[in-house]
Amino acid sequence: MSSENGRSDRPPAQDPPGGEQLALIRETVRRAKPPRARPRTWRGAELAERDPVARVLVDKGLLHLDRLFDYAVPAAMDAEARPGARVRVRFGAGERGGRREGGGLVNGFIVERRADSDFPGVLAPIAQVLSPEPVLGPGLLRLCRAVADRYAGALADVVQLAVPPRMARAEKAPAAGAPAAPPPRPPEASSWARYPAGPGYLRALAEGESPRAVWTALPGPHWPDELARALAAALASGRGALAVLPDGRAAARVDAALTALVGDGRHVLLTADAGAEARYRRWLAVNRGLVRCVVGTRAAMFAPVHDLGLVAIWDDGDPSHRDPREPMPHAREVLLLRAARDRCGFLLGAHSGTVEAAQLLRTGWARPLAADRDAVRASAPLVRTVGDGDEARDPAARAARLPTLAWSTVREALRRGPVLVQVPRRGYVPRLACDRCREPARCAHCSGPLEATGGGAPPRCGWCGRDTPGWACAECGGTRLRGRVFGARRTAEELGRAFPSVPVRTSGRDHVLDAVPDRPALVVSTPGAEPVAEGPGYAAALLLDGWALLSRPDLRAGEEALRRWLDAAALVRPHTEGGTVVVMAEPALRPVQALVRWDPAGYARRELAERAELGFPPVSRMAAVTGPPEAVAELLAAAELPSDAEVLGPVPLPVPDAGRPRRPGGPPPGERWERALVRVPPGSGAALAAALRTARAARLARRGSEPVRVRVDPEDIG
DNA sequence: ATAGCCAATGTG
DNA sequence: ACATTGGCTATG
Repeated sequence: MSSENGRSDRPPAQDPPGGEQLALIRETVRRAKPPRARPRTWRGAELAERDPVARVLVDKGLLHLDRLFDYAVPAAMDAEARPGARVRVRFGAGERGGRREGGGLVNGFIVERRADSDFPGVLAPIAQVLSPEPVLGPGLLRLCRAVADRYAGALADVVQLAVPPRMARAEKAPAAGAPAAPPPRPPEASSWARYPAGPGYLRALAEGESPRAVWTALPGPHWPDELARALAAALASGRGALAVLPDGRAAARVDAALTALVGDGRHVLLTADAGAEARYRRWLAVNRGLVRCVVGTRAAMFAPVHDLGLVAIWDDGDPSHRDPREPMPHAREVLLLRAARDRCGFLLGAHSGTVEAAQLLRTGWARPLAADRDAVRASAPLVRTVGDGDEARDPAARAARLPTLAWSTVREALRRGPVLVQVPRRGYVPRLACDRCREPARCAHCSGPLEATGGGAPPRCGWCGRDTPGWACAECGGTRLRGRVFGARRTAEELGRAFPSVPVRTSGRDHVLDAVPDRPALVVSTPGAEPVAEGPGYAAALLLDGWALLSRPDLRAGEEALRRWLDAAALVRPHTEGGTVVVMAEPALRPVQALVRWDPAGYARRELAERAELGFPPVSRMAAVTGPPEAVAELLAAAELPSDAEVLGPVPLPVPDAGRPRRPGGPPPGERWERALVRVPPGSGAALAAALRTARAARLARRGSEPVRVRVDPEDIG
């Protein structure tokens, strides 16, 4: 309802009196005129006999014209101008005096065909139907609208994320996928039996019910198969299923498991690796209802699966689940919207646990799918900690820059199999810290981080590039520097020297290894790029520089560190088979304790309780309003925020130095920006988003510039 | 966004 | 008196 003739829905809050009056007059005039029996269009255009009006979503991501526009359907396009079809229309400078070709051609989607229009003026004809393929069907449109509403964003922006770009060849080619096959038999519960509620969950899915669960997966290699079995169970009920994974590797694993279960032809893999055309071909097969099951990465969260029985997400704490494009929807939240709208099953699985998942359990919306403590102990490795005080005592360990315990664990484990070394950052150049107090070393000129340049040269600032001879710590006055974080390459080199008889392999963003054989080797990897170890898994894992991960000034630092550790530790063989994990972090810290006890759910529960106390998300819903101080103040004043909304701040954002690379969404160098947080209790999230969206749209329509950003669920609070 | 319109300002 | 420009409006 909000989209058609949007002006009438919500009068702008702070309209000057004159404008209000004008709007009123316009409104009255429009209401007074009954819809014409036949819409007028440009002279000479022959219109479609039936439903000559097409309601079009114009593909311009501008919030203030985020509504539908009516166009006339020329008779020649009648058959092709179907709802959901991509079209091109003239948009912009309108006709004057009958007809004028002004404005440019823009892309859009037909949303609806109608007999008449509410628009009193002359309708422009659709310029071209790009393809009759109904790519924006009613279900997908409703989902996109819900996501736009959830994130205070523009519908057209969301549609751009949801509908892949057109590849004409893929449309012409015969549709992929097997001819309609009977549903597969429900798979037996298998390793799901390790979870008391597992077999019942699968049975419910197979019988057509819609159970919702948060699944704390046991460590080990079974989760792709288990996830595939949940999808297969939904298929067995005759419904469709969708799983979203954080990266292409994980998606490929689930895809392979699913192929082993139900064969080829029933499901597609939607990832970026496939290439645009193959991807569009598969997407079309899903949209046409020829394939009922999708396994994919982030963008697959919108996949138009027919008759959804299950939506699933793996490792929802992985940052890649948030699309970085406007309005930055998170796959978990989109799938939650789908589960609620379509009343389908929901499965959120991970080795770790986010506070959002804990919240789903706390409210009772989802049920836990977790193993008993005994089962956890039986499959988890032994976790040991190495604190900062635990220095390298023997020379061999010192040569490897490793404390004794870590070094001896690695040496021992290398007799039995591969050893995983997780390093938090990539690259060769380490950042530096004060050797005495461990405070990060900062540039005396601009406070940027100091970086070692190698070759005995003095360290250099990572922001302004100045050399800093004669550095002294601002905290304690110390003058000696130590390496703070060592990247994967450097770590690999040093470990190679320490264990000369063992092959060293690295896996990182550039070259990600999929798997390593069950043979002694050192495998140095950045988080998320860890190869799977074949056979029983890694003999040991070394989690380096835990304190660097934990010292980030981020509300989620602990959760994120624990998530990365657990994802790596889950690749290590069980304690009963000698699997050991050594984490370099203070044992007293809560995330470290949660790792040692292998209790991610308990950690998430406690984090959630703490957030609830502080009024932080996800217990409350937050939005960030960012921009120049006056602009932020004006927007907040103009917005009709729900009565239970609470405005925190605004507070000034750090002024970026000229030398620092500009962050997207941040202030341009030298400008002072502020950020206010708006917080509402559960239940008022939709009203908050609607209020901010309306206020921002009104602002964009009026003033010349002064950008204000509105971000629902801001990531970097705290 | 972007074109068009109007009013206010600048120029011959 | 006319061109130029900036603000405001609407986009079917």
